[in-house]
Amino acid sequence: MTIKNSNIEHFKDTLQREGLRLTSQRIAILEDILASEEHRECDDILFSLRSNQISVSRATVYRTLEILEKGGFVRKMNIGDGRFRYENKLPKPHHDHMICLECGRIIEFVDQEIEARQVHLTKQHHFKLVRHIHQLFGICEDCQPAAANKGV
Amino acid sequence: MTIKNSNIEHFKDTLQREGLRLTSQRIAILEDILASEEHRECDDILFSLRSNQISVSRATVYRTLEILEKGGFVRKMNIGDGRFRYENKLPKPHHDHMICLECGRIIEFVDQEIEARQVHLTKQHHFKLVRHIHQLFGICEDCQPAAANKGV
DNA sequence: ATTTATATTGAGACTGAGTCTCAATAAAGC
DNA sequence: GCTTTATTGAGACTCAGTCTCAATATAAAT
Ligand SMILES: [Mn+2]
Ligand SMILES: [Mn+2]
Ligand SMILES: [Zn+2]
Ligand SMILES: [Zn+2]
Repeated sequence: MTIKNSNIEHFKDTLQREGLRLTSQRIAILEDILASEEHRECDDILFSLRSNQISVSRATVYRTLEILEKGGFVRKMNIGDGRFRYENKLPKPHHDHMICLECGRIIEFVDQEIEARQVHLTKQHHFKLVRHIHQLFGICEDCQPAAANKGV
Repeated sequence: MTIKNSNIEHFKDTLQREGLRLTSQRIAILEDILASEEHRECDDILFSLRSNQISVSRATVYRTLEILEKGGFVRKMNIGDGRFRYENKLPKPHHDHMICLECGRIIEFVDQEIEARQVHLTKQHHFKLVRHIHQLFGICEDCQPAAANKGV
């Protein structure tokens, strides 16, 4: 495999710790995710696998994504379109998302001031912060002329 | 009606502008929403109406909520549990939400610094900001002892 | 290498929030 | 009151995601 083999080893360890088994389907799914930088839904991954002649069932993709999420390999997110999306979490530090309402493009951002204010605000309320969602919806640079023509 | 009648008038105007009709069901749904401060899902509203001997169909509640959202009477939100929630938007300025993972309690907050940073960040990317979601998930003050006992 | 115990898989049934259809009903304007 | 047409409710439908279960594959033991 050209994809970093250490990730597969790490996955194997994670599985073993839970009494789970390393199967060809699980490896294929993880490799497909590691090879992508995108925020993909289940079927994107499924079709990507199939286009590489790898046949896996949709149920197995969902089941594996759940394991990968728990193991910290994958981030599961929801941009409000009724489907979950998954992104390769390994190479990336925490970030949030700007989402273009026109073309679906996703721009990643982080802001330490915002992160700090979140901590501050939750402390004020004696609230123990576990995780957060911060999504900025709007029109990306490329879509602004197009959107203006439609009157957005 | 004890609920502000001006709101019903305003609703009537909104409907008329779209060629829609003011029906007893629509009035009942709006009044139920105006009487609540909570972030409720469709069935909460439906059962609340039924407990007041008002029988409306689920489809009509959904249909009315859509009109109310477009008209700015109601805010539709999603806290990631697979259902939409609706809150009375009229008396409140913009705010975001802290959500307790243990009891579901919702604490509202606003922070002008965060709001300003959002504008700044989107400008940097030449992204036209339309709306945003900012949700802080964690354990509320009341649930912290209970959560500690469970090992959270 | 064979055997054994059990985790995993795929096909398709199932779930549940939300939407759609359509015949019956009700609002609004005349 | 009459006419036009928007609205309603019942239930069919959609679709992402979950569950079931018999067949299969893994990994450990022998
Ligand atoms: Mn991302
Ligand atoms: Mn709120
Ligand atoms: Zn765009
Ligand atoms: Zn709580």
